[in-house]
Amino acid sequence: MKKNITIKEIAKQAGTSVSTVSRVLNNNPSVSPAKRAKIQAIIDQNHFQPSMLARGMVSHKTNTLAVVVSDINNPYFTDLISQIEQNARPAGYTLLLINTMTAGTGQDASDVQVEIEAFKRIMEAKVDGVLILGGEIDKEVVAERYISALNTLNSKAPVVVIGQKVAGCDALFVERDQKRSVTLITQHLLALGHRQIGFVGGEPGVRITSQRLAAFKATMQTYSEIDESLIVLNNYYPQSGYDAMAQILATHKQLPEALVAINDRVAEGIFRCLADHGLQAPQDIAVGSCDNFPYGDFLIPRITTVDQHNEVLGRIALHYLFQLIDHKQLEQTETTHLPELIIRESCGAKLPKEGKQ
Amino acid sequence: MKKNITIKEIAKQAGTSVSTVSRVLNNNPSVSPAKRAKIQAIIDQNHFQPSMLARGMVSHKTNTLAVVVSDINNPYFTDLISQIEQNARPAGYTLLLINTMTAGTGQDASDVQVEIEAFKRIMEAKVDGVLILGGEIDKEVVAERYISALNTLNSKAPVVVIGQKVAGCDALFVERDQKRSVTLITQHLLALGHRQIGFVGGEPGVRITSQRLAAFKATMQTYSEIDESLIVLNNYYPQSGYDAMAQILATHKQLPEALVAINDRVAEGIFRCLADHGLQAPQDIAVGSCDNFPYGDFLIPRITTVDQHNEVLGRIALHYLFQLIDHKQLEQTETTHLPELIIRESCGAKLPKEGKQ
DNA sequence: TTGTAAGCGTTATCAT
DNA sequence: ATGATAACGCTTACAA
Repeated sequence: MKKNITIKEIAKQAGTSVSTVSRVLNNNPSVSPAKRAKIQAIIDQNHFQPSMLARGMVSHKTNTLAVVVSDINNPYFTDLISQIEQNARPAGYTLLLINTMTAGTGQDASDVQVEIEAFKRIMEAKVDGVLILGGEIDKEVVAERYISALNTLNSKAPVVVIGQKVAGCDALFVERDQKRSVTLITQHLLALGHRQIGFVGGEPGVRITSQRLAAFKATMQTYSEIDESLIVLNNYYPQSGYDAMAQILATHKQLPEALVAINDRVAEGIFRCLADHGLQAPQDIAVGSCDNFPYGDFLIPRITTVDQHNEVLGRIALHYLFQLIDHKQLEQTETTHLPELIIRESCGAKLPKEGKQ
Repeated sequence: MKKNITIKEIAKQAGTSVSTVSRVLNNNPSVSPAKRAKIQAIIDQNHFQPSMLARGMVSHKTNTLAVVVSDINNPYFTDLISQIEQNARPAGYTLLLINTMTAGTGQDASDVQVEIEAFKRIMEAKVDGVLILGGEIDKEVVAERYISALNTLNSKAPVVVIGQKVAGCDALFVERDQKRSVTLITQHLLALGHRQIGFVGGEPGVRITSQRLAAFKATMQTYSEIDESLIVLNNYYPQSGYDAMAQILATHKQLPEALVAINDRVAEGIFRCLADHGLQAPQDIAVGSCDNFPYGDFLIPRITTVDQHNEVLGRIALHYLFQLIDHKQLEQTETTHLPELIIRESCGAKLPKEGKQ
């Protein structure tokens, strides 16, 4: 940033002291209308904006929040960022975004390093609070040094994580109810009469995967039986769904009755693979999913999925973060809405009279 | 941010002066190994990170870049942000993200206000450079006060805009070749023998829309005729494509031979609408598109579109921004790769022997 | 090699 | 209502 005009210079031009300039900047009433006008004019003329750096130095506040994401191309994260921004801005905060791109790389060691370095950068920036939306923290086994780095960070500025609680982590966690979501879609499929149901997608070793798979298995155990050959884990993307479906097709003489995809993207891959084999959901196989990504009702077929109401998640996380920043007692806020089944076409359920278009 | 340990405190604990501490922080060789070790130990022990605020005050550098987007849920923007981050990080920069969410709201007046306020916030933050990825700057008629605000911003820190040059704007512009892209897909359709071709999607009053539409019309004029009733503008989303297709279906006895969608999202809406009428591309109508959004080869049908190689766009913009920051003479970099036609299924062209996947 | 001190642009405290 | 001045945490001459 080029050298800006400073309040000192403004004071000089206005023939007053810096304190008076500072006062008009901060709407302090103790300034005579005349001086105020004169100073304001110089300010406007020069498009002067007070330096947050200098302000931050004395106030120990930067009005900046750090947001750490592991994959900004994932709609789940952008949704979250969007909400966070929408709620942070009116409160006067700006976001420092760190996109580590560590999701689904399989490069565990270096990924951890990237995230830890992000923490360092955040500490340097003296942000007022930190939001962590995913990454290493979602792993089944979180690296010790990561936890330690996170705790260090949390000792400098309050940290809120959107994810499942990790033992030994001092940060505040805001959790989604993964179990209930998968149970919902699995029961839907079971209720439609399907018994032979598979589970597709998700990276092994990541807790979202294991929790969702566990919920799937638990539900299946109650009503039917688990067929391990119909469980194919790999990742969270369309290609994952495509590959998994292809594998099931290749290894089974007959199609299973139904499939639970770990998310809508994976389901999309399943649809594509089915189409390539002259098959489709729900006619040949029912496919249910989770996450209700944007535009799910434009897919072919329209996807039946579970809406976890992530739109409140960002708001809740921010609510807690603000309380931590203000050193308030943590007070309960609206809790995440319960996950909600969105019945569309892909599972073959009868649709309510007026289908959403 | 809670009160941190400072170099002063470290100096005290180490029994040296602040300058010596500063020296080890900056890898200045003029420090005795003994002192260095002692100081480093205290630094590590306390997880000390030097304050960028204080550093920025003296160096007039914050190692921060502001990025302004109008819709972070748009894959075009997230792609860009992703690349920018990937290239900025190694250079030591962190991103201050401003997501104005002003895309496609139709709220012109207040949208401009939001963007102008973003500029103010950026000026306060004393960032080293600014990247603007869309928003008001894309409008057919850019508000005067916006241009003026942008110029003010540009006078404080270098600004690079990814978009078409706007008269009166001092910022540096990095442009995409919209004309060539649309010409490419339109010619493809024409070459396949189609003559009656429509154009669907895009917000009127936005330059991307008018430029693409103009290129479409110019190409059509050369080879065939323009049928205005087959031109339906509205917006950039699946619903836009759906609505436009529905309108064409409702107002025409016969399907046109082909359609150019303004982007892949809009095409997706077209596909869905066709399916709802028992129709599909390319059998009943050829549909070509632009932008090559992620996962286009998982759509049903796989979409034929134009890849504008946006992956180099962020890098180019950053390249220029760095030069501006360093007050270098602007030197030409790799120019955007020429747009490339991606032939998949939706236009009905014969596929090369080895189709992807 | 090491320390002293000025300065970066604000706010805040204290006089006046 | 206004103005000096210290303080915020760091870098950087300059001195020693």
